[in-house]
Amino acid sequence: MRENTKKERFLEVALQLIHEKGFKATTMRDIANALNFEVANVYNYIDSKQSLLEIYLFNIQDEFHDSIDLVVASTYSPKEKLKLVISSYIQITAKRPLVQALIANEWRNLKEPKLQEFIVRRNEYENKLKSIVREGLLTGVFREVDVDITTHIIMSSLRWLYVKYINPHTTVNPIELEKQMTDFILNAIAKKLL
Amino acid sequence: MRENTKKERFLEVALQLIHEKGFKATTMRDIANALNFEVANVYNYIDSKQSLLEIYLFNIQDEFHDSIDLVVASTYSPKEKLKLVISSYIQITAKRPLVQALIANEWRNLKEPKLQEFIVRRNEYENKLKSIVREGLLTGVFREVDVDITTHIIMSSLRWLYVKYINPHTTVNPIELEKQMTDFILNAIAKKLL
DNA sequence: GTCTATAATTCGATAGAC
DNA sequence: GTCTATCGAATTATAGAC
Repeated sequence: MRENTKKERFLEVALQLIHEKGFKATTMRDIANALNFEVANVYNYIDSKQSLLEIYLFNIQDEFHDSIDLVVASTYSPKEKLKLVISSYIQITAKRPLVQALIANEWRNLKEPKLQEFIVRRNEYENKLKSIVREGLLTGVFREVDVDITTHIIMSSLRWLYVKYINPHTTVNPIELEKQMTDFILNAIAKKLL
Repeated sequence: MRENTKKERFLEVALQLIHEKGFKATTMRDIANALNFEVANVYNYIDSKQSLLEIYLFNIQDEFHDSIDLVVASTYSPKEKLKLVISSYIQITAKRPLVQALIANEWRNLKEPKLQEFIVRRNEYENKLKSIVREGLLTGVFREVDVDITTHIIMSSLRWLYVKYINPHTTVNPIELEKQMTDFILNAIAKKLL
């Protein structure tokens, strides 16, 4: 069990550095130094600096898609679907906050054709979320909001959650975070039941 | 009237490039090319590449602070204050979406001590917003939300608005955007009046 | 303000021995 | 898998003529 642990350690150290200094500002020498070996050895683990970024970004993107696909394909109500998406988004963020930071901050450093691929996939995710919001509108459980703007706001709120998991000054209660997040968004768009 | 137009043009062209390619990836040669002159001439307009980034970021940060300071110091109710902050934030974003993109994506490229200065100022802004949320809690007009998390969500929602103004595929109605944004946030945290 | 020329440094990546 | 050595390219910034 747990093969490749040396490569995994390599990837974790590199990830931490890239998060701290930025992708462009992090040199192969920086990574080698942090691992106590010479620059040339970096290429025992990866083909190029670009491939490093691609590994992080596309892996987590796949994870996000897998989770929202399950929700969309379910028979839950729009409100429940939205809750589930928020919940799974937070769980992935909690598990990989540093990669989530890369998604937010470093995706521009991808090069074509990977850059285009990333953008397309990201738009697909947003469209899936939009379909849930739209469904909530059609069934009358959501207020009459603008689908594009509202989805954009929800995505923006979620995207920055990783900060709460990284910041050493704040201790996060994941349960409470999910509650606050869910309450915020559902109060924002769901009709009140009275 | 309108002096320094040549320097202003320089700053606008550089800003567009930095937005498209990222700060690190944009070279002085790129900027010179876009302006149809040689690299050395870039230094007629600015002292260094670092100073370029500082100009954009600190100018708009000042603008944000000036606007929220006026709101906080007013005698408006917490709910009205929050509306005013959202409104002024959107107005600044509408006026300078590309700089706002830099605030979101490129601030890490500042170097010390400017980096620290930027972070401190940014935290100050968030604290001012927090004080409004807290005031709304104390006076009982807001739901019993967690101040830190809620403020963070509001900040996150606002921070990504610039995308709506940059994206060539979407046409923004600023009035409608402000309405959707205000409705979203106030529904999310304000108690219902019935 | 514009140019040519170049200094000084840094970086990604490879070759080849052990 | 680790090292030394090095290549080739790119980059910021300056010097100095026009």
